[in-house]
Amino acid sequence: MDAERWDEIVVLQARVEQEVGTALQRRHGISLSDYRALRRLAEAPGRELRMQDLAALTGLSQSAVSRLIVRLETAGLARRDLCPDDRRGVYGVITDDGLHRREEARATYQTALSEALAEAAADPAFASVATGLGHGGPDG
Amino acid sequence: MDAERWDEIVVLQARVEQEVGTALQRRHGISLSDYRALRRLAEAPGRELRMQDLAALTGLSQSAVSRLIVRLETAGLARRDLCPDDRRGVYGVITDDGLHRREEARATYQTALSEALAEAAADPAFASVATGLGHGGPDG
DNA sequence: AAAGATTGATTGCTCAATCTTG
DNA sequence: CAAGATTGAGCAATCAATCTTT
Repeated sequence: MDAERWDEIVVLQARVEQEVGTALQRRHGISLSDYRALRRLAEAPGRELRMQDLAALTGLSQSAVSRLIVRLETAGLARRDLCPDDRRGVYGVITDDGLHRREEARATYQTALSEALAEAAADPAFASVATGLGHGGPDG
Repeated sequence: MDAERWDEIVVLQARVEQEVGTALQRRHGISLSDYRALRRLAEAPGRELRMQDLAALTGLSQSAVSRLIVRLETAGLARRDLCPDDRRGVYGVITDDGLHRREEARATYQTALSEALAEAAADPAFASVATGLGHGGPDG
């Protein structure tokens, strides 16, 4: 991986994330980070995650997650819960409304993502990197 | 490309960009976007680009580039120039100081990028995607 | 003293509106 | 009226500092 290729990936990702994020915001009123957090919470055992784990799974900082969960809480899509055994810890828990919203947004996310990637692959500037991304590591 | 894989790429990129950006900021006092803009300007014919072209090459919006060039101008790394034939257009032009700064930062960028990617490849959570990114499209 | 989470300050981005030129 | 760039407002991210619990 050289810097040139990395820079292409970065620009490609900016474009794709932009499109998907706009679609989520317009149709479901949530941001990309909101959606991804909801998804991680929904799939977590007990529908809950510690702030740190949510940060690791979303690629955000601790403080970003702290504010993200406040947003979700305000929207009624998640709530915070204290950790019983370690009272420094805080769980983010997805609510039924949150689960519902995530289900609604799911198809939008996947469709918008596919479309954005297809557009990128059709653009000569990204054709190579867009198709290359699809291929996995040593396993194929 | 499925959504799961894309999400991994997004998290991987967040981590790598974070590390590279921190290195650039600490050692050279410029942000990732600054560095990438300087690079594009430095390699452009005449060391200049129209705002729109710079936006396309960096993956930023028009307004983001407009503010970016103000930052670079304030730092003495670039300047703006009017387009003689179409007076709506504005060129960003890299200065000698800008060229010099970019040369200084170049090794930092490439080294930090390599290290961050190597770290990611060593992390079981990213091993597959990190190595997979290295492979190009149909050409290999 | 260290770990987990939150808060204050700042940065850099986007959208929408505006200004200028074609 | 359209195109290119800038500006105002708002949002979401970061860092550094702080507070609580271990």
